[in-house]
Amino acid sequence: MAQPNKLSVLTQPSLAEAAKLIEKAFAQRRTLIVAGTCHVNYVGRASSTLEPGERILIIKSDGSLLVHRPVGYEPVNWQPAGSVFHVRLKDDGDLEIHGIRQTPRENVKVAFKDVLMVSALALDDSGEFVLYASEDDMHRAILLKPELFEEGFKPISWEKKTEPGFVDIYGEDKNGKLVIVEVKRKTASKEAALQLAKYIEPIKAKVNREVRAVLVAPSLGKDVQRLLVSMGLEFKALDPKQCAEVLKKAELTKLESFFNQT
Amino acid sequence: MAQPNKLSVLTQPSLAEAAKLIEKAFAQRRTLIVAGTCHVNYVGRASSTLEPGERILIIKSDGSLLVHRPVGYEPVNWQPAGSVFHVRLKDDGDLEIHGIRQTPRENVKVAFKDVLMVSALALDDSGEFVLYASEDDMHRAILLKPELFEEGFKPISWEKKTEPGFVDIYGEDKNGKLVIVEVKRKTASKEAALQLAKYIEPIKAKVNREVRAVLVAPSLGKDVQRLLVSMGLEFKALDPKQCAEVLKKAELTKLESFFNQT
DNA sequence: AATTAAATTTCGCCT
DNA sequence: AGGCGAAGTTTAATT
Repeated sequence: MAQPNKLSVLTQPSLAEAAKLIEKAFAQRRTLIVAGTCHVNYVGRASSTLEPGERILIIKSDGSLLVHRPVGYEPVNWQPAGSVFHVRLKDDGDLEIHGIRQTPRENVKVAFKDVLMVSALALDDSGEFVLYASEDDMHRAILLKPELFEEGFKPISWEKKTEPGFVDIYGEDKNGKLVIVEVKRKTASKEAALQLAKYIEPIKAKVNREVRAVLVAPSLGKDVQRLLVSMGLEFKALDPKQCAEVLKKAELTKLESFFNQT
Repeated sequence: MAQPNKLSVLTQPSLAEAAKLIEKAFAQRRTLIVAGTCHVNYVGRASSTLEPGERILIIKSDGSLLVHRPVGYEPVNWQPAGSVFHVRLKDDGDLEIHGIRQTPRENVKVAFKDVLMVSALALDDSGEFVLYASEDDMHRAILLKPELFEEGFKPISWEKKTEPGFVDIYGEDKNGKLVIVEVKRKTASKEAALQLAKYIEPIKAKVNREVRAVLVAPSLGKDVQRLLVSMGLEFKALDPKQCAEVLKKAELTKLESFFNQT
């Protein structure tokens, strides 16, 4: 069970009580949650005002701030990590939290005229976060197991970063034709197809041999198939999850060989 | 003061007690905050796992979900509005909250093995949010008060949406020259300059008269000035805040004339 | 420090 | 519903 001093909660405190706990939370570098009626003023890259209403304010020990309205995934106001905060009781009675951030210079003021709840938490979190099946994962999966792309495909070279003029992967197919592969993690748009068409132009001109250009993606956007055909390009469907599984299996195999080896 | 039933808070509850309040919060469409030790599993557009640690979970009545670690401005896991949630006590004792979202199909599972605090809040927020000095604001400010851009400038036409081949604003200067204006709300990049150069090409070819192309932005990125000069383009500095003030003043004037009129 | 591209981008607007 | 562009985008990687 958690230690009692990991957690301080006040419900419907006076603003003075709330300010005291908030001050303490800043000093002790705790995660702060404040719920109540507030208005917000932001000046920085842009300017914004938020008229009074009930919201949730979160300030983390790294100096990030979030103001959440009761609807919406995104915060209405925020500060990235690195801001410095001060709390005070204003002359008009409001409890004001002032956050200042440098580079870019910006500041946000959250003024509470009523606090429903304040909570100061000492959170301990070292759990690893893993996100799989990104675009890069798809590249690696194809290089690891080329038959994901096509039976008999042999990758020759690849670029980590796709810049204009470079393709994701190129290789040879089972008939010895040069194959240019562009990978998209999401439904491929017309632009992806046009981009690929642009990429292959100078290559076609240079190599003086038959070139296949293939767009690899989980799916195609509207009318992209037609566009590809009209430009003499191909499409190969590839599921990011399949790539994730291949990579996972490869990791397992690697582990096994490691244990067999030792 | 707030009514007592706007707020339910449990500190260090049993998982069964916590589940009961969470269930109630869903039923009553309240904003839910849970702090505790959890692990998270996400499968959808990508897949992710988050190993156990202490975090803050927020679920809003619109069906949005946020999992916040003790550091960082961004949530580690989330669901946009529209998800549906269920809570249950698993066989292994964990308290699991399961969120499902359609289009795109994805689901997230947050399993708590310990709850520090649960809070269910009935938040009432109708306060208006205003963000000023966006790119669009800058367009409107120039159209409203063309001398912001240049003395004697007369806007002829403008595009709400800047598409390739269209410019933000075009007009005539005091000497009758055609002026093409591209507005950027932020420091203008090389790309903005190149984009503008691309835009003016077909226009120059068509109109057969002298054309000025001007990039309007608060400032220029590195080496952009040189690039502009080399392409025969111009730069005009314009502060978004100044635009915001102009619009504000215009609103006031409009109000005054409305009252004078009635 | 500046630039570039990706993001589970989201969000709004338009077709 | 899909596509396009902007965002106080953020973030990470690369120059």
